[in-house]
Amino acid sequence: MPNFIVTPWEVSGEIDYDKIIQEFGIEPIDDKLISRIKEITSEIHPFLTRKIFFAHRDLNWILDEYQKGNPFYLYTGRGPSGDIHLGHIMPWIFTKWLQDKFNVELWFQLTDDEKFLFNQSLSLEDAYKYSYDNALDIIALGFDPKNTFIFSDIDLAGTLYRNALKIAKKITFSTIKATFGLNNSANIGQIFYTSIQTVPAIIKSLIEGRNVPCIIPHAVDQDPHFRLSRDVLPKLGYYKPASIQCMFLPSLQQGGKMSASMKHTAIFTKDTPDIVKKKVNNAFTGGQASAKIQRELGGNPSICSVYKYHFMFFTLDNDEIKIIHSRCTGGDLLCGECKNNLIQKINKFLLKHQEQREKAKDIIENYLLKEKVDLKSIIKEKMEKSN
RNA sequence: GGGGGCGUGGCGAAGCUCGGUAUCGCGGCAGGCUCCAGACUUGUUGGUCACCGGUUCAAAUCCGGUCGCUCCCA
Repeated sequence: MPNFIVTPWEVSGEIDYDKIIQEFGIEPIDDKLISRIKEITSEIHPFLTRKIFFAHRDLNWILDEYQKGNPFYLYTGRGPSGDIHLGHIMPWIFTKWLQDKFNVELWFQLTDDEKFLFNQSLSLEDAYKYSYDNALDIIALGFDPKNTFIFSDIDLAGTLYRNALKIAKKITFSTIKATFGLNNSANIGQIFYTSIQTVPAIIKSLIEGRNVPCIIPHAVDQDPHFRLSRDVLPKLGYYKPASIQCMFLPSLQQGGKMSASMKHTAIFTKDTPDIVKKKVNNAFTGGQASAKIQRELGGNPSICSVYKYHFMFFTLDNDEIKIIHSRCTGGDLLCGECKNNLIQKINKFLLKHQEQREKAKDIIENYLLKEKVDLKSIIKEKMEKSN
């Protein structure tokens, strides 16, 4: 039995990504595939070379179609149940890179309905509010407004439901139980929900009336949803959505991923410099028991959360990360200094992000799709006409 | 429609049979030790025991009702 858990609703333990590749049946991203991407994009993102985006489904097919002149679109999402932290942002940065390099549309789903159904203490109203709050963080990353469509499931309920019906009819409760581990205590919304999450994988096809390839960048825990999408959509005459999947940004403590429910071990986009400093200074490291021993034996970056933050997010320059690694293992770089470097980088990033986030408030309407049906005004209009 | 289970500090639980104002683990906070963190260690902060009412000198514990979550059967 693995000593870790990875499901759409829970991630914990020391995650063995090789085992995930095996169990999920996803393809590792190898150097051959990376160089194929590079042929098109001319440069390559460190998230690929560092194997942070480490697995995929049908990525070669997506590239085939693209090179044949049949471009794909991007679909990703966010479950709005709280504030955004760095672990959420990481795959979005890569998604933006894909959008920029391939010049394609991005459809960004805010699954407020899902969070309401799965979170006992979250009201529908609060989930919906978080959709808008979280959208600011998405927009702050600089997605192209002409090519980006952000929507809350609640706001787009009509379109989603209309199409989810056809999907839902192809999925049995047994499948849901097996795929998500739901049991008889699940509410019926939870059982139905994944059919909503499948619709954006065909939304361009629906709009254009022809099959459009779709690729879904996402953290690997969401794979079960899209595995199911891939089973169902061909039955309805659509392409299987492709995917490209990333690891989790770890927690600042040992094990698990950065989690919004562990507030002191996650760095939120709203955190102040002081809070960041405190959190990073409290982070688990691979350091030795004393400075003296550290200088003799060197540190252990492979278990160090601070090093992982450098490697996965804040030190994407290859020369620089090599220096950090060798200075650490060589005993030259002590953890205190290394933490200070990280603190400065995080705060620099957050300062800019927070500025962009403020600006996003003025342009949010350029991104959001809505489909609000105001029955009151429709009735009023009708009455006025008949008078 | 019928019959069960559950609701205790942020989280998970014990206590309820045999009434005497709350215990344990995790977490949080502070100190020690560390270049930091962890581990270890010392100390410490959180709870009107879902709600309302009753019995009693005294109720988380007994009784009645309400609400919420949940399981089985129809």
